[in-house]
Amino acid sequence: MQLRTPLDDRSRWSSIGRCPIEKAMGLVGSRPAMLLMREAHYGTRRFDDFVTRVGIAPATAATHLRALTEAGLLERRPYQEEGVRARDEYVLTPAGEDLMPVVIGLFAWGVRHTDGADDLQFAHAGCGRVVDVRVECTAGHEVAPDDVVVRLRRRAR
Amino acid sequence: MQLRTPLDDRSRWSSIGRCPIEKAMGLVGSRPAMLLMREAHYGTRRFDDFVTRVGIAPATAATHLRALTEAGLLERRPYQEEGVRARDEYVLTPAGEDLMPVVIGLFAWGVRHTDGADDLQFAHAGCGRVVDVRVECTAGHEVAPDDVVVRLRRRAR
DNA sequence: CAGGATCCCTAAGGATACTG
DNA sequence: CAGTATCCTTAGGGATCCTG
Repeated sequence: MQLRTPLDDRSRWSSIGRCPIEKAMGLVGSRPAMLLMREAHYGTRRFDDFVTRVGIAPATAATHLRALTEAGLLERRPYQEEGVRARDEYVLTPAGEDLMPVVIGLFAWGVRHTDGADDLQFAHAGCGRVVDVRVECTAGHEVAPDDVVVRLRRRAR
Repeated sequence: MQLRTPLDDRSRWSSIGRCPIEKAMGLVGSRPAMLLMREAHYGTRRFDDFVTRVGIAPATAATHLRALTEAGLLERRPYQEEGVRARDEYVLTPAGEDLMPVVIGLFAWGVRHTDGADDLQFAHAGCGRVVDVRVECTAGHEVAPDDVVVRLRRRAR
């Protein structure tokens, strides 16, 4: 990737918290938060399952689940089982589902660049093949890393 | 996204650090680390630029730059300017560049789901349009969030 | 300019126990 | 099952100063 635009005053905006990546990291940038989101994408919905599967303390889970809910990534939804009292479960909102490319991107990167278990896969329900993430422009071209430029846009005010 | 496979013993593998996402988060899962990687993708190479543009303390920058270097995401490369003594700069390795889908994915998600400045863009050098990330299977199908299944693969040993 | 060394300090997270 | 409450510990990071 290369910079075709100098971005001289980048220092101003990048360090004052206006970068979208910075905001995103503020929400899902911690290990517990991201792993909870991973679990949510795996289909986990109940508190105790989050706790045991992610391997964090209940208090930590409660804190982050609440934060993710307030941030609009998860939603508490009551459900009712036969004869049991109503409970809440945490399900992905559209914004939470929209994080899937990041989750899968991290997963795919981890598989490629760290050693370890690759006994779990994300696959396409339709054809059964493994999924990955591709960078693509709005015109539909596949974009290689060194075909990406960073640029400042004129503010539309 | 849905689970077509029960993944009953998921609890065993997911909490013991063998998940690729967990490993990836161990490397780039902290705010400073990810922001340093962001800066690297923006084209930043020098220590002081990292410090000022990310807005972190030099010690923090040094720590994480070293960790990222040891993890193989960055590489120290000596460079020489006229009349000045040689210095090192941090450049992305292939593994670091390979993280670009995640960086762009976070960026795009942040633009969509957080309010704030969208005065910076990632664009395709070839055609000039904005880039985004797409989930796709190896057969080339675009994959929607609820077309993704998680499954256990039989270990190939 | 590119860090290393120190000090300090707070917030995050684990462990454990308890409650509706 | 779904949390809350408490305690405790540590690593992370800011600030400051120093060095090749």
